[in-house]
Amino acid sequence: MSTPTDSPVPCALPGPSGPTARERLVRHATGIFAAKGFAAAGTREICEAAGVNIASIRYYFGDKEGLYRETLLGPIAEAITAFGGFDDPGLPFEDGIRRFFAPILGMTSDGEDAASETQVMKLHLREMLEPSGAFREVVEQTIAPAHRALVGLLARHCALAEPDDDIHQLAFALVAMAHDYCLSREMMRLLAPGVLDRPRARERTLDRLVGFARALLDHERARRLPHDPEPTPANADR
Amino acid sequence: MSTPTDSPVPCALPGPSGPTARERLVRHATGIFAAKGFAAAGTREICEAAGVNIASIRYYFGDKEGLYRETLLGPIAEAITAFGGFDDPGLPFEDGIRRFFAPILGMTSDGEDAASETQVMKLHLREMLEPSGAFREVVEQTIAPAHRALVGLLARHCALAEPDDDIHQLAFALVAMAHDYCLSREMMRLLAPGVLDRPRARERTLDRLVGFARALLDHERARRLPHDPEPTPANADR
DNA sequence: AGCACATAATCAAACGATTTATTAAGTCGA
DNA sequence: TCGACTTAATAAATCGTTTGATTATGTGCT
Repeated sequence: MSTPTDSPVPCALPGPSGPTARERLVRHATGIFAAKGFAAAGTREICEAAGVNIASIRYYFGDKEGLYRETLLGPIAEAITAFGGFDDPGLPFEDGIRRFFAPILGMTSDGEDAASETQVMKLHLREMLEPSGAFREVVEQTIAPAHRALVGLLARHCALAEPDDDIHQLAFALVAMAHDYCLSREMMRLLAPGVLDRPRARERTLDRLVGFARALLDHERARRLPHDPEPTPANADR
Repeated sequence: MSTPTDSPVPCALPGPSGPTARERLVRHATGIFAAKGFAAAGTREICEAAGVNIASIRYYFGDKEGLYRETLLGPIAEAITAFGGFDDPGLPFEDGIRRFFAPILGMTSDGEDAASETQVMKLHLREMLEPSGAFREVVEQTIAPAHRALVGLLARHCALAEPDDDIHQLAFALVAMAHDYCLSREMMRLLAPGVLDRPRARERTLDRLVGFARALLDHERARRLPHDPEPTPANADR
């Protein structure tokens, strides 16, 4: 029998009736995978939501895992460009870190697409807890370069030639604060609804994270000054 | 043939009263639920790991969800006491926030139990992405009081009578940094292994987070001063 | 002590339901 | 007619759950 994947890609022709079956499938699969996880998401459920039949998954992606890989690896191209030059050496720190945070918070585009980016972020957060083989590729191809660019930015503003472990740790703390707005969204709504519901909440949050980043960077720079009567232990052995 | 002394699994201590079947079940279920999620974890897999019969789940917990609830709600009693008085008004800020961070990082007890606490934390992180009914109880009974105590601590050190949304946001950022050491552990190992592997990594991380918290608190206090010669953008009103 | 009975715990086997993967035939527009 | 796509049905595996039997332990009665 002919293998289902070696057929020419059918997404070439734009149908007059909106997104193709394949596109709808990927779109709804992203939302359902993000909401319920890979195992709990059923192929019937996905196909029904997308308005396609069950056999379409095999037809377009071979199997369920192929569809999942597509939802995971598909948006990385957009993600790469979304960060667009945040580590430009000519940029002030606040502007650079703002460009870095904005896509993570889903602020590159407005309204509808923001929900889509939130779903992709949830997928990534799930994969952080339980990495799959496909995600390792994403890390190496996308996240690792972004992380290197971020630590480079931080090291530069700390007047360091090379980033060390403390810079890495600072970088993790910064992205953690941004991740949290996807991770604990439901809990925020229970504990402090105003943070999410007040007017211009996203803009405020972005401003806030930029301020936090500035404060942590200043803290890091002060920590590295030669005179250091700080509460941090001075025995930096190894 | 099989006497009750020679248990079928190596994890059971020799002697008449090792961990009971119920305890082993909960213990291994916690690890598997944390690693794979509720839906992907199979009852057969759990029982095989615990060295008990499949029917034990029904016998002890009714069904799979009852076992899951036990793994989720069981450790909350310990968690409540683990934070033990971190918001004592007589405590300096650094000491209070240190007592708050330590249990999250799994530093209340050493070695073996730390892995157990990490698993419980992973379960909670999964529930943050995809809250179940059982988790809502945990939030209301455990997390909400802890969050209120944290915002109270922060508001006090900001000389505020009542916490506002900005204080809540600061609190979320602080716990996010701590959560991240459970969430993106695998990714840290790929991107910057030294952060996790260097000697006394956990102690250093705790010190680091305390320093970050101090820096962010100072930033927040400075932001609230009427005169504001800070590097934070001048349009910080709103 | 000896016997009968009750309870708790565990076991192997199987049940019914649901899942994904797969196939064959059909529809419809260009 | 050809290719894109749908429909319906089946196969095969796996899932959570349930059952009935079995062992170990305890308990009360004579």
